[in-house]
Amino acid sequence: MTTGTDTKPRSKTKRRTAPKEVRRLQLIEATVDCIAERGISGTTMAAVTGRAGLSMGIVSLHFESKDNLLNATLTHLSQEVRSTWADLMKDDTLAPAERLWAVAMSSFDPRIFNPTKISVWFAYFGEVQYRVLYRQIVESFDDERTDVLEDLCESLNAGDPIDVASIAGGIESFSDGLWLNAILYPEKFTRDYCISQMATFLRATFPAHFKKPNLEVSA
Amino acid sequence: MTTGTDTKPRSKTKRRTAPKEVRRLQLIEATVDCIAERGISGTTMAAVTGRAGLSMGIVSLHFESKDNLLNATLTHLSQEVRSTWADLMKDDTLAPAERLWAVAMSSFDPRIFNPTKISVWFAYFGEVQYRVLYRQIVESFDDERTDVLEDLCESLNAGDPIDVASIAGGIESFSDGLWLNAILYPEKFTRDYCISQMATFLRATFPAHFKKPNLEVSA
DNA sequence: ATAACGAATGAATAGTCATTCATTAATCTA
DNA sequence: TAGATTAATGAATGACTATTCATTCGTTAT
Repeated sequence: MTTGTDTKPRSKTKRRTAPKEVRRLQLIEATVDCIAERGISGTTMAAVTGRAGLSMGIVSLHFESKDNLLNATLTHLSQEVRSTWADLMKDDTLAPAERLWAVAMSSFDPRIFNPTKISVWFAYFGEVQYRVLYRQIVESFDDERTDVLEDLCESLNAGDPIDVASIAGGIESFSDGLWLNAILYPEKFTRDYCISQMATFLRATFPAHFKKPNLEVSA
Repeated sequence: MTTGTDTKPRSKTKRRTAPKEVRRLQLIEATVDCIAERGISGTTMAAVTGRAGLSMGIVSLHFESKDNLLNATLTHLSQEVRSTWADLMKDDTLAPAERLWAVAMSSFDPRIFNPTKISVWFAYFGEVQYRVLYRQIVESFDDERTDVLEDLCESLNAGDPIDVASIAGGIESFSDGLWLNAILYPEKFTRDYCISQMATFLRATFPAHFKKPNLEVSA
């Protein structure tokens, strides 16, 4: 119940105070769990703070309001997805085809591809129509990934008149659709199944770069 | 403001009473508009009934509770999608390839592919994780479409060892992903763009049945 | 040890909302 | 037309929730 895993057990007794960033993260993580369990509207301040083992007033202390906490949570999720693919791009031993494959497949990394995280994403998507800020947050991170995908597609088809924007859009749409089906029909749309679907998609789109055999890459 | 389009103007003065089915549909349509505008949690009884031009108490009269109204609205949406593709299947002059094309493309029929309807769908998807009934309603209609798609894929590849279930799952996932992007990025993911994406997908999946030129079908 | 500071608490407040039901209005029947 | 029946109303009710802020308590500096 009480905070069992303390980062720095400096004093012998339980610390009631903690650095701002620790509390913020603690509340954001409680919010993620709460939204997955009860949805955004069911995520009351009492539910979040109770799950975090803190008192009600703490949210306004660290986030000012519930809306701010919700925005911060979406930003946190977006950064998590971003780092999942961006970390892969740091490896400069990879060829463009391998990079494209890796970025596309990063959508199914267990850190972000699990029922809790995906259902929170769709909780936000469900409000995107009338919450301008949600759309802006998602868009700013998506734009970055789209640019990377387009660049990679371009480098695979240098000279070809294909529409790289269209291919990148296809990869992203397919990812999103697999995510949705993963929470609607988790029995069928397992991680392996989704990876295999994306592999088929990439092979069909770039037959010259990805061979049939298996999940491996060919120059 | 008042009900302008009455089905049967039997009496000269405005009728305050109406058949059960008329009132039910009136409330369901108001609910759809309301959810698109304010989300499910913002869809209060006052908002729905106000938009329908009726009084608050009418929902419990026709649906018993808000939950029932929400369930009925999702069922209504599902039936609308179902009839969009099922009507196309009635045309028995179409070859299997043409049928597959038509069913896949029916996702982008303007009656169901518009910001209002799609955002309501995603409002429900956002709660599917913890609302068992929502998932069951969606699943029962999806199963039916999946069966049809699998049968059509099978008839195009008689004898081949391809996995028809996988192809059908791919078509449906891609549809869903395009829907999501249509509300996230309506400027880019227009109806025509989504149709072209799906066309590319179908041509890549069934190169023998769908030729490159344009949105047309070849036996 | 003690004072000063700021993190954390949680009861109280003010507001919102689904549901109820006594009342009113329209329609039907005889 | 009168009485009966059914549809619809909307104010009242009770439950729930975000936010506030006076108070408590841990930590640090002196």
